[in-house]
Amino acid sequence: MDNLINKIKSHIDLSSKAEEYVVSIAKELMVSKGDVLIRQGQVVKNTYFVKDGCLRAYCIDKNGKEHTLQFAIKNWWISDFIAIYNNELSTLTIECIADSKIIGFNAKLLDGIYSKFPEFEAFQRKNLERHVVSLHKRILNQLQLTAQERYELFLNQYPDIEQYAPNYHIASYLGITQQSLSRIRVENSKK
Amino acid sequence: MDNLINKIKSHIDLSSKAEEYVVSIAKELMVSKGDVLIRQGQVVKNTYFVKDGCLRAYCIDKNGKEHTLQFAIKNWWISDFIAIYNNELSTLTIECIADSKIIGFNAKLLDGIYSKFPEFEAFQRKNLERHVVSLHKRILNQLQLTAQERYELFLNQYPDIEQYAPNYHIASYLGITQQSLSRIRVENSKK
DNA sequence: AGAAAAAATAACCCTATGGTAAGAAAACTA
DNA sequence: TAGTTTTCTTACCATAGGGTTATTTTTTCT
Repeated sequence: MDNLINKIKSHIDLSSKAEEYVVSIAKELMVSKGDVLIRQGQVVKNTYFVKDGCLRAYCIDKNGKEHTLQFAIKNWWISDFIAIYNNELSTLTIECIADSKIIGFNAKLLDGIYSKFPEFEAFQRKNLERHVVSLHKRILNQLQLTAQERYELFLNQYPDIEQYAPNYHIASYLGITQQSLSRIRVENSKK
Repeated sequence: MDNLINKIKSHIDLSSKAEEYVVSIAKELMVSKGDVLIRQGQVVKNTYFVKDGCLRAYCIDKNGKEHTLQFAIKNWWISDFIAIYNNELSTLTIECIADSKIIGFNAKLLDGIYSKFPEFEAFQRKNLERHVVSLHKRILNQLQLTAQERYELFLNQYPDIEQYAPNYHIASYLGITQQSLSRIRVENSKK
C-alpha cells in the first residue's frame, strides 16, 4: 500500500483523513499468471494499481486475433477505461501475465473520492494529462515509425516489460505478427 | 463565445465570476485557411477552442512526410498537448484548413483557472477522460482494422471533417498514403 | 528428470500498402 | 475566364509485413 500512498504524496498533500479513505476502499490482492481480472463483454467494477508484477489489457478482434492496448508494471494503473468512463461493458480483457501484487479499487467508489476529498482532483487531472501525452506519442509513433523502430523504442521505453511479456504480446502491442517480430529480432541480432 | 460558455454550462454550474474570468482570458480570433497557429519547434503559448471552421494538428517526420494527429471542428479543442502538458517545445504544427472562428486561451492562464475556480476541475477531468477514451479507441482501431475499415469508420464518425480536409490529410490521419486512399475510394465507389 | 505445453524461429508464398511518376480534375487567383 | 497551383487518380513495380505450416527451443508441470 505504501507504494501508492507515497506516489500520491509525491504529487499532492494528502490529509490523514483522505489517506484513511484511500486505504479503506483499497483491496490488496495477490494474483497469479494467467488470472483474468476483467473479461471482454462483462461489467467493469474495478481499477487496479500494480504494486509488483505485470498485467496486460487487450482486445480480441472478429478474427480472434489479440491486440494489446496496454501493459502495466510496478506503480502503473490498469483497467478498461473505455468501459469505465463511458459506463459500458468491457471491450478489453485484463490479464495477469506474471504473478503480481495489486491493489483493486471499486471504480464507482474511486470516482466518488473527488467530491469527498477535492485535493484528488488536481492529482487525477495531472495523471490524465500524462496519460493523454503518452497516447498522443504512441499514435504519432504508430503513424511515422517502422515496425523495427517501434520495437527499439518499446525496448528503450519499457525495458522491464520484456522480462514479463512473451514476444507475441509485444508484437500485438506494436501492431505486427509474432513472425514479423521474430524476423526483426533476427535482423537486430546480426548487427 | 456563447458556444463555449454553453458547452461549459452543460457540464458544470458556472458562477458569474468564473464566467467573467473565462471571458477575460479568451481571445476571439478569425483565422484564414493556411494560417499556422503553432509551428513545430516553437514554444506553445495557446490552446484553441474552435467555434467554426476546421483546424489540423500534424507532425513532419524525418523524411518530410506529414502525419495528422488530430482534426478539430466546431466545439472541439486543439493544441499541442504534448508540449503544453510536458512543458516542452512543440512537436506539432497547428494549421487552419478552412477559414475559422476560434477562441485562443493562454495555456498558463487556463491552467491557473483550477485554483481560482475549483469547479473547473471536474469539468476538465471529464474532458480528459473522454479524450483518453477516444485515444484508446483510435489505437485499438489502428491495431485491428484494415485501412479500408478505418476510412469507413472515419467517414461515419466525422462526416463533417470530409468537407474541410483534402484526402491526403485524411490519409495521413489514417496512416496510409494518399494513393492508397484513392484506391480505397475507387473500390468503394464500385459497390 | 521427463513429458507436455507454450513460445520462438524459419521458410514458404501472398497481399496490402508504399514510392515514383505522369496525367486529369478541381480549386484557386489575378 | 484563363492561367496557375493544388489535389486526385492511375499505373507501374517494389517491399514490408501477413498467413500458413513445420521445426526448434524454452518453459511449465508432475
